[in-house]
Amino acid sequence: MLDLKKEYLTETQEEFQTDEELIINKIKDLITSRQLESGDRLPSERKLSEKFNVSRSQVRSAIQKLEFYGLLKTLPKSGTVVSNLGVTALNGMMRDILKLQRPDFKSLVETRIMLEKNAVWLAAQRRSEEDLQHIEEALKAFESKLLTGESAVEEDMMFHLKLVEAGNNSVMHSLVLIIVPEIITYFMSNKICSHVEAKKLIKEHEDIFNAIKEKDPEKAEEAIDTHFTDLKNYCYS
Amino acid sequence: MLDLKKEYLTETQEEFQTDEELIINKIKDLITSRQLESGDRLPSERKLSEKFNVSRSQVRSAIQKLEFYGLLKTLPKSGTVVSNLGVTALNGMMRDILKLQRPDFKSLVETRIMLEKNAVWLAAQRRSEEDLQHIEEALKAFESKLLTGESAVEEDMMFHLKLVEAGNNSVMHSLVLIIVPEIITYFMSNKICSHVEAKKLIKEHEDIFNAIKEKDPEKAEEAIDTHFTDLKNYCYS
DNA sequence: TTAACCAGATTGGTTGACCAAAAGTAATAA
DNA sequence: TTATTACTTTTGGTCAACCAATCTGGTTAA
Repeated sequence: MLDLKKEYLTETQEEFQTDEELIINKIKDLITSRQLESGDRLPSERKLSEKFNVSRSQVRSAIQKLEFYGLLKTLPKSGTVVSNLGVTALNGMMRDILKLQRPDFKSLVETRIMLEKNAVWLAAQRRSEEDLQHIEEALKAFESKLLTGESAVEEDMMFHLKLVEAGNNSVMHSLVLIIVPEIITYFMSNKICSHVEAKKLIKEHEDIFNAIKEKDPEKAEEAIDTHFTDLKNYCYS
Repeated sequence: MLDLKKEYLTETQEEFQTDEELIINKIKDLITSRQLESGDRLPSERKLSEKFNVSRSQVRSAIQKLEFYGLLKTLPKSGTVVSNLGVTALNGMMRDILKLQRPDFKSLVETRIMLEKNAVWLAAQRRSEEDLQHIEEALKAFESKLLTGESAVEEDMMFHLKLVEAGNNSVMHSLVLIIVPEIITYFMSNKICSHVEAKKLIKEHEDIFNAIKEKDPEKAEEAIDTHFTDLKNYCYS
């Protein structure tokens, strides 16, 4: 029963570098040291293999790994480019994992609500003026899209993301970034469209925004809890 | 500013299957359909390539991807085996991602505390008798190890994992499984050893256990909050 | 009976040559 | 000068052959 833990601890403290990890790091260095911006092209596989004095297949393998992490994007027959680092790196793969795992929807929603409640609490305490501005922008984008009668899922998600960003906790931000799209696609693929009227939704978003603006954590948490009422009802019914 | 979301939504609804994804799914089916338990050996790459009527390199590539997800473990010159699916799948890669991202420690701890507080809350409501038993076992293992004077980080972690498992939320479980080892290795590599006396630690663990046993969410949350006091102090000092 | 050993089959890993698509380049026509 | 075309080079992708480690089964010697 206590056999799992061994893995974690031993694996994590592997300080030695295998050949492959070494190559991966070299390429990673190439990206970080030189200002290889997002979109720039990586030297060709053949050039790299020559530069590192290793075979091309090893370089290839390393590139594939980095592509997995979302750090690189390789275009067939054309070249390999540096893609947006950071959050996006987390994202692509996690979605694939969730795809493999098919976690139950209830857990997903429950976790999302928990994450956002906490993030909003933090946001109410920590938000900068810039954060506030971002949230307001997202809020307005959401409003205007919704009032045209169109679906505004994307704008809705963006609003929530900006809330979490204001919480100033990188880990929570990453986690929300992983979970929320998963929920949205679930809703879309199952044709679950909430028939809540637009005005009510907008009011709820505004309440959250105002609470954060006033730096009132309790109020903010309460507001987002109200906002999630429908979602909760759907899950537990 | 609203350009990020596009990615999520378009990418996720790619329903077509590339050749490679098709092979990946075939192998995945092999694992799920037949009862290929954890530890069983996969047919050799050559056999698979013949079976699927594709070249060996394609099978190889697919296997590498699945290995990345933690579903397979390939032993050089020996064979490819099915490794623990589920949670472990999430784990290996996420650790690598965190390694790439190097999230700030404060965010990490903050998130862990949030996750565990909520999980414990749920555990107090949902725990089965079996859960309770697992927690108690982990608790006793922790006690006995600690009373010998040895370090009991692993047992400590196991106790917390069992708490979260009792919460019966697969997503939270996965997230804790990702974050906690990260924190522990940080502590170990930075030689941060808490000099709290053993008896106090044990008392705190027992309090949490009892609260869950009594199915008292508030008490459980309070108990784990107390337990995290030292950790919080370290982070915010 | 048991243990050590050896040869052949099987394994994943590696390599270098080749492929078609894309990008680059120079010549040509308007 | 500009746009188009045709050709060359470079790119990542693919494949079949080969390599060394490993496993397997039977044989042999104690």
